[in-house]
Amino acid sequence: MALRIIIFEDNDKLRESLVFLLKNTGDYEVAGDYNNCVDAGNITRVYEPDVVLMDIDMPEVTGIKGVRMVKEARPDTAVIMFTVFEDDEKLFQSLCAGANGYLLKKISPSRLFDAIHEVMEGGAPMSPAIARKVLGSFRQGRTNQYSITARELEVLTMLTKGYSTKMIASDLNISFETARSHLKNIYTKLHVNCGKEAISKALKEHII
Amino acid sequence: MALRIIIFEDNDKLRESLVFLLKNTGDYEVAGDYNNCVDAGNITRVYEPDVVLMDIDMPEVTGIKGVRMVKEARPDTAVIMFTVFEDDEKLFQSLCAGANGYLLKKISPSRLFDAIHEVMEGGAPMSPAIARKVLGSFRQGRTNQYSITARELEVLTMLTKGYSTKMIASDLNISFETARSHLKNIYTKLHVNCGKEAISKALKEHII
DNA sequence: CGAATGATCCCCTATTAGGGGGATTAACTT
DNA sequence: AAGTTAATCCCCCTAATAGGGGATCATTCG
Repeated sequence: MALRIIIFEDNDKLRESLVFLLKNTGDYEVAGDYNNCVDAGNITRVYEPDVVLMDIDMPEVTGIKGVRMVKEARPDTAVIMFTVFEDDEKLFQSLCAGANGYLLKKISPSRLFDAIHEVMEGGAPMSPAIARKVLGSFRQGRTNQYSITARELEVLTMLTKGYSTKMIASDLNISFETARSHLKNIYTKLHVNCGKEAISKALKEHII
Repeated sequence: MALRIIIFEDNDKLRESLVFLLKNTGDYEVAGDYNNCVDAGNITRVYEPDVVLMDIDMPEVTGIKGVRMVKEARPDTAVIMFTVFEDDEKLFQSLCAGANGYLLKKISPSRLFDAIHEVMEGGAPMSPAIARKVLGSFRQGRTNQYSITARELEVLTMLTKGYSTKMIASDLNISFETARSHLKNIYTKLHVNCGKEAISKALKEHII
């Protein structure tokens, strides 16, 4: 059975080219093409597409919201962002909204077909530059710019789990005062004034 | 000029196969192959490889640490993880350590060559299942499964910034007791017993 | 119209946390 | 051998937090 595809793209010429391209391979059924995604949720519910190609920069409702609407309507539909934007903001917003792939418009038609098949096989097609950005976002530099010791890291980790000073002390088999000492040192090193700030900083900066 | 490649893989047969495979295409220079990455840092400094293929499960020093050593020695060297592991833990640890790609050992030789070229062109080759996990990690539920109200979200956000109850109250122009009420309701809804746990949960589950 | 909810406010008590000191020991560095 | 650091422990005091009760008022909703 042909893959059912829906396209959201406000550039009429490009959209028509895509429709033409996909239809003429014979492998795809273009179930619809729209120049906006105002009604993306209902469209998805009605046509139950396998794949959605989603532009980002569209009037009224952006493709970012579009992804969210499609995914809420039908989580199994794979959404591939198809855009000229390489900036981090739009990329990560799209991914957070649930996009399954992210292609730059400069890719060749054959790569687009590859990408559609890849996403149907459970993959996540991305243009190389995009994939690099995504992996780069995990990269964590020198974790220890605050020179937190191993012991302090243990204490800090327990703190983020909501342990009280007393619980930390008993779990580590040290006295209450020692645990407190560690905490005080941690606060000084992280330049914070309380445990709550320390937890926030530790989690946000991936110290733990 | 041929791409200079170094392989860290403790399975002798597989490693030799890889060396054979890469050498016989003529496009690659295998500058070294090792069954452990104890000395990965120095090896990288000496041979300055373009690409490193890194197994994860190795005796003494794991490939995760191996990536870190290679990247510290020479950030420009692209490191591709080459492993049987699909579990989230090892995947994300590798990415955090700075891996540029993540391939499962079941891929075909031709795909391996593709991946090596892709990583040299600034991409981030990943097996489809891996790419899906990576993108999935950005996905945020947005379900508000804890039915936190708008006001509570304000309070929770301030809490994660380390604000005390008193500060929250004055910033929101409400009484101390009201702020405290909100906090108590938040703790109940998040099923936690203190502010520290609430902050942890809010940040980890992207509630804020 | 009542019921439910969200936001506001109050009281009481026990525990916890935070800031300020200071001290000892073992291990590693210079 | 002297110095540094990490880890351990102790005391005092004040402020903040958590858990347990309630209460009022407006809005939303069936």
